[in-house]
Amino acid sequence: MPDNHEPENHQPDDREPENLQLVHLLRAVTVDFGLRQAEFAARNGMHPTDVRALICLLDAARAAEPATAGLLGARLGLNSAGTTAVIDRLERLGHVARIRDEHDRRRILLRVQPAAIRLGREFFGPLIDGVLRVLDSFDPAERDTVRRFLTATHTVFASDPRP
Amino acid sequence: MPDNHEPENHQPDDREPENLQLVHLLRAVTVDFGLRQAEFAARNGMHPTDVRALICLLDAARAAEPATAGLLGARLGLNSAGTTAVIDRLERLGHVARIRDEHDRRRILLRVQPAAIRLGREFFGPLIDGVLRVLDSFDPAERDTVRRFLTATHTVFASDPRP
DNA sequence: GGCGATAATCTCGCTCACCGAGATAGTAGG
DNA sequence: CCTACTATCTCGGTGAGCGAGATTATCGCC
Repeated sequence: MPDNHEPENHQPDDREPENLQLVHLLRAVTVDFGLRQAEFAARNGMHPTDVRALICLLDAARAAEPATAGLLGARLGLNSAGTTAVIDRLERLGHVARIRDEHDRRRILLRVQPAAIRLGREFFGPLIDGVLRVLDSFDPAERDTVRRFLTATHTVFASDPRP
Repeated sequence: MPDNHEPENHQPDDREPENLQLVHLLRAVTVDFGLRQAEFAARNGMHPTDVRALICLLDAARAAEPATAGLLGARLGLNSAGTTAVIDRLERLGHVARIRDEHDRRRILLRVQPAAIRLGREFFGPLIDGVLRVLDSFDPAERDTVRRFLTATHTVFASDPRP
């Protein structure tokens, strides 16, 4: 991200501002996250998009949302053809099942198979546990600080997908 | 990320552990980051890979590293053919320049053009400023907490890209 | 100082993810 | 039922990225 704020010439403050370092750190973490995702994908014969799709479906399941093909495509920013292709791949690998919605038989509901969940847990479990261990070493006030930071950042990044 | 730790049946603790919520929050932030990157790419006629390449080049510049085509390819996980293609695209758009290294004339050094930096700053500047504002509202101890959290998380995610 | 080994980048041909457009099947309203 | 609408799939095409190998430059060695 071209976030070269340092040589901004309105502040003759030569050293890189400390807070900006934190922004770089945050970005580094997001990059790591992406790399792990790609690694998981490659290791299981999938594409990054497929992994994102699984994540999306699990999120939907957790939120008790329908998890239709259309929703998935919208979340991934794919058109209908691409969405069908993603689902085809995941189905071929046995990671999701297509289920006709009995109430609206035009719709396809997607269910993530237990094997896929197990696969994901095997890979990401240790990483998540690592973060949880970090959090365990923090006291409640510190955890609250982290929560406020992440929430506020999330708000900043999620706001106004402009014109 | 299939991080369904909730229905783990060794703890009849029904509500989702609070710390796990923080992990989800962190992941949400990384997803936002990725979406913004994709948005920036689409808005400027580039692909996500191209944006990652630019980021990588700017990072190298900041770290005073050489920024050769080879390094770029390695960082992006592309082979030489793909790397050439990325550079071709960026060069065609006028975002980077190819410069023969005078000391080792096999090498190509890549320089990000000012226009590209300006473009990036226009787009990401407000977002970065938003995060900086959040950090400004924190006191030094809280900022340190955030730093420790991000650093530790980075360590967890960056460690052992296993066999 | 020329010569094979090595390194950095580029070229060629291919595969496959994703797109646009349009087909198909199901639903809802008059 | 006939039309408008919605959800998903099919088809053909574009282009990113891969593997293999060509090309150009550097270096160590005798």
